[in-house]
Amino acid sequence: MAKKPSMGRQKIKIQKIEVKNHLQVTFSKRRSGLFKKASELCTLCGVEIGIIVFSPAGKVFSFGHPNVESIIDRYLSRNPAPNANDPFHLMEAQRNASVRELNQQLGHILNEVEAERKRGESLDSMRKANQSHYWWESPINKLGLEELEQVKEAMEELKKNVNHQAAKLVNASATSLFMANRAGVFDHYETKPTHGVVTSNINNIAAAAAAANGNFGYCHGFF
Amino acid sequence: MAKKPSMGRQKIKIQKIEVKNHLQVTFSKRRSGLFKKASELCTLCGVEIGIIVFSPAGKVFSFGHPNVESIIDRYLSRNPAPNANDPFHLMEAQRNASVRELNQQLGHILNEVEAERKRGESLDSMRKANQSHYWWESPINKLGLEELEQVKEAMEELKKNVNHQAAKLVNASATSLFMANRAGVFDHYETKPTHGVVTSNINNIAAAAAAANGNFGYCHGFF
DNA sequence: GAGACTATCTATAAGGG
DNA sequence: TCCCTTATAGATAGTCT
Repeated sequence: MAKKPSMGRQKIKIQKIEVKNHLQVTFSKRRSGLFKKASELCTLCGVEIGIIVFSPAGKVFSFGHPNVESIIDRYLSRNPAPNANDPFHLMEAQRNASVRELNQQLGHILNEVEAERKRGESLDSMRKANQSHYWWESPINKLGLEELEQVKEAMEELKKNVNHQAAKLVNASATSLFMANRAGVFDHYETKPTHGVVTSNINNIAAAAAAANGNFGYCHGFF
Repeated sequence: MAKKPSMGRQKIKIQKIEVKNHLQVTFSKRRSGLFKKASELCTLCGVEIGIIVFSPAGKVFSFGHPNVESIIDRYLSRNPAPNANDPFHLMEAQRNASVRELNQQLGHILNEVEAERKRGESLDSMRKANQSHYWWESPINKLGLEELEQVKEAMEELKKNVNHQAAKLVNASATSLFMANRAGVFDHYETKPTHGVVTSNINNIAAAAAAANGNFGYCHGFF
């Protein structure tokens, strides 16, 4: 069997790619790469980043840590803080109730993962104390351990995110209701393809980055 | 003359850099790299991108093509605006988006866990094929494998639950909001782009990128 | 369109001025 | 803080599945 011939990576000029299909592939790959770089920057330097990308087709892709909205708010400088007597407070209890259940579930799983990770650690030290078994040195195990840590991190982030998403839900509801009420129109609607904005945050990335092939799942095609 | 000894580029773990000085260097380099990648993506694929970075010191760095503000406007108008007249549609969309994000996150973690489990399986078969390493036989590993499966199951359950809880949450919010709104305690928000931050656009980058050392001029130090 | 695979190209960690 | 160098880790163009 002959080796597979490959031209390998070729140098390209940084100019508009004309071949549509080619452009799509490049966009997808580089977008992933960009988001991954961003997530690494977040982790390494503890900074907050927001990225928004509009594809030629008008599709939106975004990355945010902790999330795009908060970054934008901060950028636009001082989003007026909600009043103490705003209706958001009225929803606090209910939101907490809903979130509590999810958090509880997450907490259990987190414990599981943490326990697993600890087991991995002890195996790791066994490995270190037993260098003669060289194949233990293979990155497989080490990777496994690291991945578990990543999973744990991702889980913890997710846990936080449950709260965040819940808040977002409530806020969005509030805003739209307010706007609608102001306009005095409740029965009008239009069918603009409200394609959900693709949002990713560092958690996804962190987890995905550790994955075998560096593939992120947060961008399901569309372009 | 002896060759200059250099460790060359070393591998680093993607985790918070503790050494302040080191962090600063890395932040600077990677920020530049990120912006350069973004500018290349703009050129290659003709997309529009906005990036906002808050350094640990609270300094703002941004990249935008054509400029950050327009990206933000577009981003903000894309979410709430299309259905401003129909709060229920918006809530629906928002709910879907929120749930999607959580689900996505969960999906990623699930994949992680699954990958980990698979690795465990292959290690397991290696173990079987290599009985000489008797301590591999310890139940620790086997146990880990089984636990991972449990984690996976739990995650899948959780994933289902996300939808359910979100629906509950939105309903509850809507109800209380209507009541609150009737009471007339609403405050409206607006987006005002006011700030003097460091902003760069693709032109700077493109020019700078071509410059001798890849240094961009849009970041005058500060950190 | 998303993954996988390689050969290459590019970014960057260290270290020194 | 910026600039430069080196060696290497990491990203990715081209291709096929």
